[in-house]
Amino acid sequence: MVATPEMTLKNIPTPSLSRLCLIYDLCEDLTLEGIEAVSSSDLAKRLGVAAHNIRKDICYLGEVGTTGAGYNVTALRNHIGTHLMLGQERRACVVGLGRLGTAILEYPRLFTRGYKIIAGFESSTNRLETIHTSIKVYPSYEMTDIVRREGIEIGILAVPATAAQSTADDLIAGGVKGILNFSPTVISSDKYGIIIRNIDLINELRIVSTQIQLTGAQPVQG
Amino acid sequence: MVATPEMTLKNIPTPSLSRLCLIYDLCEDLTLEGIEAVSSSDLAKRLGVAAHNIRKDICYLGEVGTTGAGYNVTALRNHIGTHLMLGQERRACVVGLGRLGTAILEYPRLFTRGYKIIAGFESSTNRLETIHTSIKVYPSYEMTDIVRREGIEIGILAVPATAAQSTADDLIAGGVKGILNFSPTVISSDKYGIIIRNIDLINELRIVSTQIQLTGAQPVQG
DNA sequence: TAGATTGTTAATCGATTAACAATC
DNA sequence: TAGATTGTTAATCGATTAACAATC
Repeated sequence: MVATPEMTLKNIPTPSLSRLCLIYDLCEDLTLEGIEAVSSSDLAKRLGVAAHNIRKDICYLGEVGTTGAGYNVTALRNHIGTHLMLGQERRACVVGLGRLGTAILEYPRLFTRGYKIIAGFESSTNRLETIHTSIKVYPSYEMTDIVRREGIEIGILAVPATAAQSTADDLIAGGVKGILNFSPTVISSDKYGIIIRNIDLINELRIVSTQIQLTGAQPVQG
Repeated sequence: MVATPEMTLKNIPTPSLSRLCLIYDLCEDLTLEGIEAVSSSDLAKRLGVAAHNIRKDICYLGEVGTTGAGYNVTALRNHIGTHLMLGQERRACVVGLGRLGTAILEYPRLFTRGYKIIAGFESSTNRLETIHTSIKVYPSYEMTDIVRREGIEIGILAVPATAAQSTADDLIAGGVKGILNFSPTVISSDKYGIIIRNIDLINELRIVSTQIQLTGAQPVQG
C-alpha cells in the first residue's frame, strides 16, 4: 500500500477490526497445525466470509503478502499484532462472581491469549467466601481503588442488570479504558475514549430466533 | 406506514433487528417500573443510540406510535413481539457442560424471557456424573436423536474449538434451525436456512483492546 | 511460461443520519 | 394554540463486493 497521509488506523471499520483479530488468533492455530502459508481464500473459508473481504481488511494495515503466493502465517500474525498492538499483555478484572463471572474468571484461554485477570470483585460477602480460586477476589467497594492501584485496563462485567451502570461507572472512575459487558442491560459512558461492548445472551438468542422466523416461514402480514 | 408490496420483514437490517429485540425486552422492564409511555428519545437514551435510528427501526414494522405523544409501552412491545414472533416459547439445548456451559444451562433469565432449556449434552461421561441440575443432561452421542425427538430449535454451543464444527453438524442433523456459538472458533453451515451466530470471548476482548489503542494513543506508523 | 494470488481502485449495496410534514 | 414527537423520504456515510493490473 502506498502510504496516504489521511489514511490512519482510526479509519478501519469495526467489522474489519473484528475480522483482523480473528485472523490474528487463527494464525496462531495454523502455526500449531504446522501450516506456514495461507491464501486469502483459505482464511476466508475458515472465517466464513469472502476472500476479497479478507484482502481488503489486511490491506488497511499495509502490504504483507506476496502476489501469487499468499501470506506467510508468521509474518501475517506479526503484521496484524504490531499494527493493532495485540502482542502486549492486557490487565483485566471480572466484576460479579456469579456462575458466568466465575466461569470467565478461570477461563484458561484468557491467559494463553494475553489477557491477565488480576482480580475478581463481588458485592456479596457471603458469596465471596464460597469462591476458591488462585485469582484474588475482593468485595466490590474496593474495586475503584484496586483497579487504579493495579493498573487494570479492561473490566469484564457480569452483574445483574440493576447494578450494571453504577458498576461500570466505578470501573471507569478507577481508570479502566474498556468494558466488556455481559450484564443483561446496555451500559454507556459519555467520557471520551472509554470503549464499551455490550453482549447480552438473551438478545443474541432473540436475534437468532427472529432470523429463523424471517428466513424460514413466510413473514406475517403487517 | 403505507404498505409497499416489495417491503417485507426480510429486508430489515440485522442491526435494526438487534435493536428491536432490545426494545422488546426493554419494554418489559419499563412496564415493571410502572412506565406506560415512552418517546423515541427515551428509548434512544437507554440503548445508547440516536432517536431517529429508533424511529426508523420501529417504522420497519409499521405504525404503532402516536404523533406528538410517543409510544404506549405495552402496545410497542406487542407490536414488535407479533411481527418478529418473539412471544412464543423457544426450545433450546446447551452443548458442552464446562464452566460456561453449566452457567448458561442454569441461567434463570432464559426461562423468564421465553427460552426453555430442554437438555444439556457433554461428551465426557466422567464430567457428566458430576453435574447436578434439574435439567436433563445426556452424553453427546445421543444429541442428534434427542434434538429431533424433543423438537429443539436452537443449540447453544460451549465446547472446545476442536469439537465445535462437528458438534454443530450433529445439531443441524438433528434439525436445529439456529446455533449460538460461544466456542472459540468460527462455525458455519452451507445448509439453507440455518442461522449461526458466533461469539468469541477472546475476540470480543481483542476488539476492545484494539479500539482502546486506536482511540487513545497515536496510531503506529504503517 | 502459465497459473495463482495479492493489493487496490471503482462500483454497488447497506445503514445511519438529517430533515420536516403531519398531527396529537 | 403551542410544544412535542412520530413516520418517512432524501441525503450521507460506511462496508462489502467486483474487477483487474501487477507479479510471484
